[in-house]
Amino acid sequence: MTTTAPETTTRMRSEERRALVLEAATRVFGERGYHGATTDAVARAAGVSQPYVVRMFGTKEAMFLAVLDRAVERMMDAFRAAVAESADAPEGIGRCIATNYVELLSDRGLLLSLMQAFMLGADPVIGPEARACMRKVYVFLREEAGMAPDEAHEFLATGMMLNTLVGLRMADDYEREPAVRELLDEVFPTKLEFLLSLRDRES
Amino acid sequence: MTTTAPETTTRMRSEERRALVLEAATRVFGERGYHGATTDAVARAAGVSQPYVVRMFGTKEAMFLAVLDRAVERMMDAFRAAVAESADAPEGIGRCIATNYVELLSDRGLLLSLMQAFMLGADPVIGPEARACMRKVYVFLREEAGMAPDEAHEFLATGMMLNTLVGLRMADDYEREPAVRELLDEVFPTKLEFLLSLRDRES
DNA sequence: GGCATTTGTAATCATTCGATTACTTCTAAA
DNA sequence: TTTAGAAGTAATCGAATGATTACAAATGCC
Repeated sequence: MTTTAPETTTRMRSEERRALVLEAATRVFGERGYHGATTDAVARAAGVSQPYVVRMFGTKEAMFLAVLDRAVERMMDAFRAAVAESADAPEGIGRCIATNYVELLSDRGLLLSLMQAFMLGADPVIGPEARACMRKVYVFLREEAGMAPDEAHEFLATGMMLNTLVGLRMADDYEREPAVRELLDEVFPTKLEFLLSLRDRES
Repeated sequence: MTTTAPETTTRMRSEERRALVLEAATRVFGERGYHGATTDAVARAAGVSQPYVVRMFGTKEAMFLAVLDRAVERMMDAFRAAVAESADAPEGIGRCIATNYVELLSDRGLLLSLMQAFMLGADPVIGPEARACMRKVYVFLREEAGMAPDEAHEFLATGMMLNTLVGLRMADDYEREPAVRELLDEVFPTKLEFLLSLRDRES
């Protein structure tokens, strides 16, 4: 017991570890933004050392791009699943996607990382990649989900607002501020308890 | 000519200089976000030294809060003006505010700084202040602009989307990407040439 | 004109952070 | 069993950055 215990170091395959780090990075980037996130915070969130996460992706920038790519792919997966479901669903496809969209919020940071990227359009590397993400989503809504331009527009607008309210942590003021309660009741008519449950499991 | 020329150092009253620095800070924070912006970048954008901007606000955080405060006040001013105009205007009050809103985009960074703050809801200092900004806007729409909850909701959603598309610099791809052209034509039906002109005077 | 106040800068400090290097430990194949 | 490669860390480095200090120069007031 004089020497430090082996601590049951769970050793993983690099792919498995990479997935873990990507998930942690998604949470950290979503919460603090690209510049506010540190590789050390990602490392601690993933339970590995800081040099390891840097070497895993080469640079912090490459790591963020990997997070972005994963986020948009997962979002498209959820959307595709919603389209498949909506084939024999009474409600419109928009409502169906929207339901899956709100549930994407449970993947902490996924939508927020995307939003954080959307705010960095001026960045020479991240900007073009972020625009490509937005394009992918729009083209999906138009061509795969079969929405008209104005439907896609409205859908995107609602999505941006949901993202913003989550990024703001507006639910923190739900009980204290009547105006906030009214707004959230309006914006999340059916999914409010879900949103509040998300809030209550914060670090 | 051997000694360095006096360079016509325009000396200002502190209030005037403060306004100049705040405007520069708004641009820099809007473009790079709170963490990505440096006090040095703000100083250079304002044409003063870095220690000066720090001492002017005490800390970078206080400077960002000052930017936030100015931004939300200017937005409310524009909204109030729109409400006054709409008293004897045929189109609805929503459309009238929306017009003024788009024109707020010409104050480079103002809406983007707000959006950047909205994405930092987890920050212990910036978060509460950002939520207060959002509350102010919502309460204004409900009580002063006389909107119903669902009208305010839709208005906010459209605003978030406009902000996001501007932050993304989506207009950069207007000519190159047909999908982007379609989206922007839909979202900015009357104000497109205005948006494109904004894009064309970038640093 | 003298002088206190305000406006502003140069130099520099301490910290943080991304990245690098060198090393250890575990695993699997021959 | 040996050993090559993969998984992972400790230590540390250099650059960037927010902040501080000390100082210079312009302004206004008596």
